[in-house]
Amino acid sequence: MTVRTRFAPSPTGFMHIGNLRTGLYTYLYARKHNGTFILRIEDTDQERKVEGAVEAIYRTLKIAGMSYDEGPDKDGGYGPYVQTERMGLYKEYAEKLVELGGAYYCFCDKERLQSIVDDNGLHTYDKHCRNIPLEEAKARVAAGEPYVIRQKVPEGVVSSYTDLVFGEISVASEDIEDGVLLKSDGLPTYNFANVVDDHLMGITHVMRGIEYLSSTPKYNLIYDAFGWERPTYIHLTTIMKDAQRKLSKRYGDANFEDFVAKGYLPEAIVNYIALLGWCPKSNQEKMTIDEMVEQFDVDGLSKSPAIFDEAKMRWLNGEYLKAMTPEEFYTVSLPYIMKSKAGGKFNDYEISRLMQTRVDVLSDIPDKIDFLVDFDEYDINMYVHQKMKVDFNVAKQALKVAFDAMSNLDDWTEDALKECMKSSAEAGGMKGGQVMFSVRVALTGQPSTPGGAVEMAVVLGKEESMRRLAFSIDYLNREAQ
RNA sequence: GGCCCUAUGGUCAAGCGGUUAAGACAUCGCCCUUUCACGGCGGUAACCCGAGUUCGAACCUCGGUAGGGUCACCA
Repeated sequence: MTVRTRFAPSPTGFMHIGNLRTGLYTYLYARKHNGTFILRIEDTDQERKVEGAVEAIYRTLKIAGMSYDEGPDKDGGYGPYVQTERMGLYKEYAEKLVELGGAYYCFCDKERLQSIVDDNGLHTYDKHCRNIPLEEAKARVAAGEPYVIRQKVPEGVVSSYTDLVFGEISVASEDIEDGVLLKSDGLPTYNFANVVDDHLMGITHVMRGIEYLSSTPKYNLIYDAFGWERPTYIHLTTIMKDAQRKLSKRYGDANFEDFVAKGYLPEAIVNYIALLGWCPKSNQEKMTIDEMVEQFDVDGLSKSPAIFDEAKMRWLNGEYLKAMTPEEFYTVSLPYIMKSKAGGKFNDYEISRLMQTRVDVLSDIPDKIDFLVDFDEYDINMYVHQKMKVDFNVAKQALKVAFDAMSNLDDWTEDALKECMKSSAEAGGMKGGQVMFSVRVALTGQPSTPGGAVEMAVVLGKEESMRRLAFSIDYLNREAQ
């Protein structure tokens, strides 16, 4: 049997991380089993529909690297793949289910429904219309009386199924309500549409959020009543913001594109969320989506919810950044360098090189390099450094010899600068570190910088470096008598 | 409240009746080093509680506790 899975997001906004992870696992499962991965848009809720959300789904799947075999724009013979385009189907199937004895017409109005209160104070339907003879019901329908079609849940049975991650789940039929399948407006409820669509599209494995775990027996009863084969279920845990709260739009930014905008690489985000709730046998953490396909196994899916830890995602993103070639990193980092005050003023490529091992997320870049343009009077105590064996006098001497040597240096490269500073130190009877430490402070006026004297000099260029050196020599002589 | 599910360090997690209870992030320390990073090495830190089954329980059973889910003419 060929595996067919489906990802069925609702276009109600941007792609949420939890949703994307469900889609990812669905994708991985299909690919792992050489199956078919289908995209279905569940847009029956016109009220919550958000402009541009469908485009966001396409865009997200694309940059996340999840290609689908069938979908709205890729017909595989099981379409349409947009639920609103399938609306005609459901009424027909609901009526068929009535004929099969798995559903019945219900004429109860809102007020009556509200008046029913069960032991728990809830408005659970009392099956009032369940025993109306079919002929009578049909006559009332024909006469134009408003109605809904409800599921006729068999009595006195226990509906069970085996979930691939949670094992056997059983629910007694007395705990299952005769729910509405077809609404009074003739449109299906979400769950009914879901069952019909999954069957019609030949879905073999249903992967979805754990919120459906305990209601699945109810849907299985519909499959049974139709005489349809039940799919295999794989329920997925929730991604949490903390121990109590779900990670959701309501609690802040948790959508894929926001993270991309923040400077996370799509592949790092996908990699991280894959690990939230799934552990490969190999225990490998950094992996491509193709490696995930290879290693994906339902066995490694977790049964308990996972808390989203941005610190770990930052780390993983940093690993991806460090694995890039300097050129690749330059390409992705340049937009962020340009966002800084320092962007375009110095050697951007050198800045990029310095940033590669120093940021986990690209949006960290501007803050790390803004200081380059803010060169003015600074705290001269920075020159006093015990470990470096530098004090005011050493600094003065170091800057002097470095200035003389550097002003005569034409080959303004790392190697040459390093050699230049080292030899000038030697000539002045100092250690290389003493000179380089002093020069670094003199060039930047910062207690710490991303890169040392040599790197800073390269980034600033000779002209600016010499100007700052001259300024610092003068400043130090003035301030530290 | 009924029903369903879950429970290993701060976080993600391995574990499938016998382990010194992995690994990763975070954290702390050391080394490397021209500051900061990177890299390397090391440390702190966990089986929710209580009964049972068993020679032996993080793993099996029951109860408790805590947390999550679900009980719509929403999806």
